[in-house]
Amino acid sequence: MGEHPGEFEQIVMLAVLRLGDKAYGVPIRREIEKRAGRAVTVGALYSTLDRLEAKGYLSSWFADPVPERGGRSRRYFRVEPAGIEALTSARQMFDRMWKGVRLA
Amino acid sequence: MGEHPGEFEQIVMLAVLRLGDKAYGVPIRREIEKRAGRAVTVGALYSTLDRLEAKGYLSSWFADPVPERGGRSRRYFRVEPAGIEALTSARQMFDRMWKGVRLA
DNA sequence: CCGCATTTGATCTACAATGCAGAAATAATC
DNA sequence: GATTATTTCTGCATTGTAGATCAAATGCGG
Repeated sequence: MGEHPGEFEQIVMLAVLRLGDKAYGVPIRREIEKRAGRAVTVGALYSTLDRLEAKGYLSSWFADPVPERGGRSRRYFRVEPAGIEALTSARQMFDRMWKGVRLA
Repeated sequence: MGEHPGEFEQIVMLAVLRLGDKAYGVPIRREIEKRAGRAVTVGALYSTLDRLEAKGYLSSWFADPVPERGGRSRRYFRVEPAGIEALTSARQMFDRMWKGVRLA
C-alpha cells in the first residue's frame, strides 16, 4: 500500500482543489500545464487520477452530458479528507526539511 | 532521463545540504528519519543517492577511514549546482500550485 | 434526414523512473 | 574471530509517462 503520495499525485490533487466544482479531466490538465509549467499527457493524468481514487484520496462521478459539440459526459473529481490530510502532511514535512537550509 | 526529481530524492538532497561537510550515509539517514519523521531503509537511501549522483545532482568521494571500531571509509556527498536548481524550481512550482488553494 | 467528419472527453496498454526492503559484502577494531 | 560501522547488491512495488484507441455527442454536405 502506498503510504506517501508522489509528487505528481500532489500536483494533481492541488489542481482539483483549486478548480473546485469545475474539476474534470480537461481543465485539470490545463491547470497543471499552466501553473506547474510542465506538459501533461492525458494518459499520465488519468492513470494518476485513478490511483488517487483507489487510495481514497479522490472521489469521482459522471455528470450528465452537456449539450455542446463533443459534449460527452464528464467525470468530475473531488479531493476527499484523506487527500487533504496527505497534502498538508506532505507540505509540513517539506517545510521541516527546508527550514534553516542555506543554499551553498 | 528523469526530468523531475521525485519526492524522496528532494528529501535526500535537503538532508545532504543541511548536513554540509558531515553528509555521509548514516547521518543522512538519521537526519531524514528525524526531520521527515519517516523510516528509511539503507537500501532505499543508497539507491537514491546513486541515482542523484548519476543525474549530476550530487557528487560523492571517499574519505580516509577514521580510526574507530568499524571505521570503514565513508562516502561523503555534496549537492551540485544542478541539484540546487532542481530543488528550488521544484519548490517554486509547489508554491505556485498551493497559492490561493483553500482547503475544504 | 442520413452518414461521416469533427470535437470533447475518457480508457487502455506498455514501459520507464523512482521508491523500498533486507541480505550480503567490506573493512576496520577489540 | 566476533563485533561494529558502513556501503553494495538484488529484487520487487509504486509512481510517472506516452500515445493510441474508444466513446458519444454535434455539425454539415448531399
